[in-house]
Amino acid sequence: MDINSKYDPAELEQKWYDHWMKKGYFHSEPDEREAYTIVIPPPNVTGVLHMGHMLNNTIQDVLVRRARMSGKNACWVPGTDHASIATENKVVSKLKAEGIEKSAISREEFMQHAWEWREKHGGIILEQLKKLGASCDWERTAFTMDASLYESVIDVFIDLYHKGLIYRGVRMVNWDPQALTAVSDEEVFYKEIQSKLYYIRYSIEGEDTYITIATTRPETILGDTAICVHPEDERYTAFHGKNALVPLINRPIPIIVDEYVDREFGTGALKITPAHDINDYTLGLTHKLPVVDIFNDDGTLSEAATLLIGMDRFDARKAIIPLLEAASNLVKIEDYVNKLGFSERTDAVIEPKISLQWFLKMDAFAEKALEVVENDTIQFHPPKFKNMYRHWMENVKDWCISRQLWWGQRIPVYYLPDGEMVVAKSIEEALTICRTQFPEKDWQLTDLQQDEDVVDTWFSSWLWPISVFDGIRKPDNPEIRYYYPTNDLVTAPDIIFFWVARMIMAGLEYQHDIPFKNVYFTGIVRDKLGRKMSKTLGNSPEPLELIERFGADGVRMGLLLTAPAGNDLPFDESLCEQGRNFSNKIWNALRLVKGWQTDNQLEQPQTAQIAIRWFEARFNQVVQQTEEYYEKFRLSDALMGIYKLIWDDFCSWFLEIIKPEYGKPVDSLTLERTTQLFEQLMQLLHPFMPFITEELWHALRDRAEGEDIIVSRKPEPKDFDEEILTKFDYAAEVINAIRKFRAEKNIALRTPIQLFIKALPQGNDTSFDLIASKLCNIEHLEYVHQAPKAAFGFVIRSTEFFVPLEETLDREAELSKLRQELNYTKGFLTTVQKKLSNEKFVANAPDRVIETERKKESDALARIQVLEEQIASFSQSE
RNA sequence: GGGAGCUUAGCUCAGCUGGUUCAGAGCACCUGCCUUACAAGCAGGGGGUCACUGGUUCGAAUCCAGUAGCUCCCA
Repeated sequence: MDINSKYDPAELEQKWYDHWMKKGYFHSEPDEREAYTIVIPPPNVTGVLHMGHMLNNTIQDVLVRRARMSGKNACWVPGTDHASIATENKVVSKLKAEGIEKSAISREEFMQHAWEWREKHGGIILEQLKKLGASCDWERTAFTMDASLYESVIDVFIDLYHKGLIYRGVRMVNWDPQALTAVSDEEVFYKEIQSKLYYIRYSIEGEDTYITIATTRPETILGDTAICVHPEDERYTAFHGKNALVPLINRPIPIIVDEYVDREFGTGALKITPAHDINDYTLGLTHKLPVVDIFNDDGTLSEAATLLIGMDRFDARKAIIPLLEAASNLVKIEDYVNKLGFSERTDAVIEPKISLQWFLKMDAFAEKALEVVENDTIQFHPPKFKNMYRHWMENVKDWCISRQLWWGQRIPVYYLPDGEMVVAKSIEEALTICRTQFPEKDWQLTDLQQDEDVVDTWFSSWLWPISVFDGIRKPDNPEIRYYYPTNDLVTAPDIIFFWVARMIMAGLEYQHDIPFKNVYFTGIVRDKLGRKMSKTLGNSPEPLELIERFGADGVRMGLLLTAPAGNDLPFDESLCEQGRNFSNKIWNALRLVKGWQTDNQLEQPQTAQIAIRWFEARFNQVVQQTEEYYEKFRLSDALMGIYKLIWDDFCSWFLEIIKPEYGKPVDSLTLERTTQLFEQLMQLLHPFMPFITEELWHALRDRAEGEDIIVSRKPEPKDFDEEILTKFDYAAEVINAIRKFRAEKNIALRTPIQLFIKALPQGNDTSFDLIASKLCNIEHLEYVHQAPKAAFGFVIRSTEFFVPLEETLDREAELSKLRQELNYTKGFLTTVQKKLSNEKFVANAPDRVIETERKKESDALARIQVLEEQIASFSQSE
């Protein structure tokens, strides 16, 4: 048999993925089996695969493949979300490159372009997932802008509006002047910025005095509607109730008092600009201050500013300084570091802005969504994320769901010229409602104007586990009944509120049931320096290139090995290398086994019989362990357990034991059992490394059509012989000692040795003697009552072993080694006996513990005796 | 400023309700081997006051308090 000694994944991976697709193994239809469902966290349709996706989707694939092999009807629904801001940005800049301004085309035309863009560029990421081996049900691929999902969003908006949960309100929002839309708090990130603190004095109306304030935004003084001081700040008591004049424009504004003011900061006097600062806004509400909005949507100054109209906010900041200086209002300028909000989408500085938006009330939702997590109906893995979740849910704010964009689900609200509005699914329906509601007016279609805004992308994602099964429009359809609630959700913790919480809310509201039972939070993939991998930093490896170099199996394993749930993953290519090496190890084990000739006449050697019994026990032990790890979502531990089982136990021990002499055949019974065990190992590993396991599954045996590992039943946990495992551990200790001895004495394995073992009065365990003889090339093994002359000795537990050697003994060295050992054991004995002579210990410790201490004592005593005897015999023979 | 969490071998991490699976794993490292499955390998080996300081206890990596450092969330 001629197989390359290096495993080459590329071709095989493509072959098997195509095969699985052709057989339709990924597709699921409801049937009588138990369902196992995962919905993918829909990646941004504009996105390409990054390391975070790789990790996240590998985990999902492991869970899905495992479920499939457990006989469940596994369904992993893939898809993408429409990412309104990101996509609209892409389309706008693409159009701009073609010389088309968004403002110059109609909404319909723009949507046309957007759809074209998405046909062409969207969903690359899903193709990339196939390279990773993702066993998604591609026939179910969903997109948040698909007709049925779109309609679901509209239905939900209308429903919630009628339930009184959606309202329109004036609020301070995070305005992105570049994208010309409001963004949510979560889409704003804060950076420390080196800026300036300007001290500006306002003259007091009718007096010749001044009050000085400090601000980082001098241009906003034009929107000031008050100055606020602390009621107990004696510096300003005299000003209470008076008016100050806004510099340059001389608008009189009241000086108000409020405990909110920090007396230590700046001058202790605070300018209040309700339109442009969230704190000022709330203060403005309590003090009933007017709101002067001095900015246009694009961040230029509006007419309300009276000065510098049309100038950009940052230019205005520079421009206003000389004016203030000329008017003698500028006192001083200090350097100052403050935090500024930036738009996650465009990186523009966020402008707090008063605007009319749609909101969804959250309190009632949050309360229910918190409960199901608190009482573990939904379990978080790891559970530490419950804390963060609780904090969010207890401090929830209403959700601003409108976005000033076109790409997305358009808000189904229609306005009449007289300011009335109706919520309806279509303009026709809206007209009908208008006519019944306001029969006195003869409204026409042309009178109705639909809201220009779309809803937040998350407002479609929160329905995802329901809408992909069309469960919003048809809440009782067979699919949603079968697949919902889904089982596990795998996602990153940074969208715990964004998405996870809101799905729970939507699930409870629209299916009256949780959307998933477990949430597995992955870590963030970081580089070696601990930085988050990002395109801008350029510190992320190209995932597809990694797959080319190490194979998808290798990359999957590399990602999973060091990725316990919720822990960040400091990524290093060497991890994938480890995965590739493992593939190669398995490949070579196959080469070995397939290289054997069989001989039906040959009787099964005892070594093989024992090895098989031992390995079966060990295998079942690991199967059981693996079950437990899966149960707790400890996938890295499960994988590591399987890794060691295959590499150490199967390859290094088992195969070495049963391996026939070079060129000699193996008996057919042993080969058959070995093949079976090998197959089962592949099944155990398959969820983690799907490709190589499928290849080996077929290489090990001829398979009937459709007999593929992906749809085979995984090995189920069985009871195992613990005794043989204990015996093996002892034997392994002996074998290791002999190997160490050979290494020390420089005796090559091909040189046979003799081994004498001191017979114990209670008898010795001889089960592994033949195996030890084979592995250590022992030509003669004998139990004796007397130590042989001129032999090296060592002690394992309390049994003595001797290897006669021609070479003269270095008595002194042997003696000092023995004495050292004796010393240590005596010291150990002392601590044990001290413990046992402690009355309080004996009185308080459980029997089990005392028992083990006594065992330690007797073992140590026996060992000391053996050591002393050896020392004596060495000294005598001198 | 408020809250949560973390600190165990060079690196990444396991260590559940205190007691032989308590000091572990993988990788990295060192030594010797191209032994006819695999040098992407084989065999062997070294390495940690469990952040620090106190306390509880017969007994603490494990429980409690404080200190230091790091991370995350919120303001």
